[in-house]
Amino acid sequence: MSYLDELNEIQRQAVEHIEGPLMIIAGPGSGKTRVLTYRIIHLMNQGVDPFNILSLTFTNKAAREMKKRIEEIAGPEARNLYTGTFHSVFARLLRYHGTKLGYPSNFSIYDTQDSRSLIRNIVKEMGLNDKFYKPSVVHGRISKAKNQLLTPQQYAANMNMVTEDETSSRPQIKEIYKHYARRCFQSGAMDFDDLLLKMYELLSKFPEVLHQLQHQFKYVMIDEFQDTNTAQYEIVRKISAVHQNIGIVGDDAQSIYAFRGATIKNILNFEMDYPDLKIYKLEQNYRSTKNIVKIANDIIKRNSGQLDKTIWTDNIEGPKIRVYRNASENDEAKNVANNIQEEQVRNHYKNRDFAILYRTNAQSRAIEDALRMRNIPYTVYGGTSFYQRKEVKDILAYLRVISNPKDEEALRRIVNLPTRGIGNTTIQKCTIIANESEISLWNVLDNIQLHQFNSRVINAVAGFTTMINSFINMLDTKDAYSIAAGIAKESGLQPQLYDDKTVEGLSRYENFQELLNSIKAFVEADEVDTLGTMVPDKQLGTYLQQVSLLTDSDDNKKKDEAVKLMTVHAAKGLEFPIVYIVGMEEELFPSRMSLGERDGIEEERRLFYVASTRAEKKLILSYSKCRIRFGKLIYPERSRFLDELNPFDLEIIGEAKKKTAPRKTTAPSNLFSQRSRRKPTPSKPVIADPNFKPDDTSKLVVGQQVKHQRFGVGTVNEMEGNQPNKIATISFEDVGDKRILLKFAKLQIIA
DNA sequence: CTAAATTACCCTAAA
DNA sequence: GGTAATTTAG
Repeated sequence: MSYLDELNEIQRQAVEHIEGPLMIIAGPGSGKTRVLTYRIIHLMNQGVDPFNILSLTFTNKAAREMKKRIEEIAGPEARNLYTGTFHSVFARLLRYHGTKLGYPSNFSIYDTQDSRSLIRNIVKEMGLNDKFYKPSVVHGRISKAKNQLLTPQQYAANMNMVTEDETSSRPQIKEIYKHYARRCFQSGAMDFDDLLLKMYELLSKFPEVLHQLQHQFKYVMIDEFQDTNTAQYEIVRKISAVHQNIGIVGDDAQSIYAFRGATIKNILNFEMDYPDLKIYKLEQNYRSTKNIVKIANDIIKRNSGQLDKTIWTDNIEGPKIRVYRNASENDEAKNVANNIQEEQVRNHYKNRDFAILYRTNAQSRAIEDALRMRNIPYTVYGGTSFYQRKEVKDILAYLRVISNPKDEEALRRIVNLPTRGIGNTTIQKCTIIANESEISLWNVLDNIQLHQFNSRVINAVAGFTTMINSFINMLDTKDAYSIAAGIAKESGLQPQLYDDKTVEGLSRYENFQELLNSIKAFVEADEVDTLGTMVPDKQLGTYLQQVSLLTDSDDNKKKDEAVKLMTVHAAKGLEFPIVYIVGMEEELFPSRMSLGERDGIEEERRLFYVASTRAEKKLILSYSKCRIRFGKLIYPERSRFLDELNPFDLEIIGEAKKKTAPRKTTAPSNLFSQRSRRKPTPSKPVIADPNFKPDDTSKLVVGQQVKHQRFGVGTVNEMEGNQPNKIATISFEDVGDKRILLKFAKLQIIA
């Protein structure tokens, strides 16, 4: 059998493992995907029906690619494999079985925005202080609870959770959780965490469903196991309880999702829960140069309590790791862009060979500008992804309401969009009626004539509900595309977007068209959806469910040929010949939020480990002396992670490389220490008056006398532009007329 | 009720 | 430096 020959000894053993639990500890670049793929092929060759195999991966894309590969080798019956992410697989199962729990099969999936907006409303309704009960904080708590499988009742009875809330002066969270859960249920909606929690509930309350799934999924495989949370683990444990054929693949060193409930305990528990467990360790790295592997090992060895393993490689030595020191974030971006061009010219790398990784999405802007300036094609993954854009979400909200009118968040979003005379007060009144009579908001609107409103309001609301109802009536006869195209025009959204001829407006219209096209593609796709499974129908509900769980990296329309920009998290599982990690600065990487606890720093370090091990040939780290954050200039310190590396493995480029090292004749503990951490003095602005205290200029008016830090005294002639980009033209006594952007200006108002 | 102006909050990461 | 909620003017 040819495929077994492509494996090393341990890989082959893992692939040939058929019955019983197994754990594969797979270092970066150790051929994990290949082992996963070949094991499934091997199972099929041993007579296992692919219908009996469940394979959970981290992204839909990974699932799709794996399936394609298996199909190429093992033939078309591989289509019967059940694959996807936890969320997408569970959503599919809940769509089928959810009615048992009282959900419509067309249940909506609330994204984070929907959840938070609902929480904001609940907090308001309960009359709580929104300074304490911030939607993000409350949602975080609820999410944490759900990831531990705690229902609202269990939460209220859980001493740990309740005490934590009380000490943080948020004792009412348990009550908010109750309301939140009820409102979601009444709206026929599940949030991301519900997909796990309700799946667990389904298996616990309906033994016949559990038995059916246990029977169906005789073999279960889980990729990236270190990033599963309690709920996910408990669900797969239930499913595989009878046959015990559960295989997990993971690497504790690459655990980077503790913030969404992932726990390393799952790996440790796994050993206890399955005493017969066979463990396979893949330690040979086939991806990276020796230098990259060495750096990676140096990074991770700083962490405490790693599972014992040593990553090594037979690959070439490769160049040293480069570290760029930059004057500003724009310089950083320029240097990366220049470097990319240089590598292309000198070493014939293609655009697709480069990836630029950063810790936060906000960092992409400067890089994008620099790449655009040089006409280097690029694709940004994540961030404000396509499906999060306002114009896209608006259309999707219309579709959600048509598919499931109880979906309150979607309904609120579009009821007066574009404006049609149904304002805030009307909606507030309707909400009160809905809550009092325990019916849905849609129900109130749909029967608006039964309630006391003036005729203008009744007409406006009736116009809206009539329109929506006419589309609801099409649900069974028309496909998703016809409905979407119809509602876009009827609702007035499309005409409104079309009329906006500003630059942003044009791009919004493009996005809108692209969404319609993607719906069309969904409808026209021949019998296979983006997960590679059979599509039962072309109905709107099916499309919506799928689209709410799509990740940016699942989008196969992204230009594969371009330079790729993404967060470190999004880069997980990927590899690129040349990798830049930018923004290696304290409070950025490691993140400011992580500095408190040691666990936090260790997770950041694993994140750095993941980032570094994406590189095959070259790894470039860079940081900047100054950066703009929240619109303010800051002077960050170099990341501690750079100081943790052995200077002899690095090649430092930029001002830091001073030949005339004055101090330390012995080998420096790090090369940066030649230049102290002294804050750089900005060279440009001449500070005329060191005691200058600028006033708040937001209320500046024409005719006002002002004093500028550099230009001296002057009079405001003219004001133009809007906040935050207000510009004042000021005549200065010494230097004449100047146009001043107020938000950056240092002005004193002279009384 | 709408549209514009202003303020508030935000920046981890993501299904 | 960007968006979303809130306030204000009409």
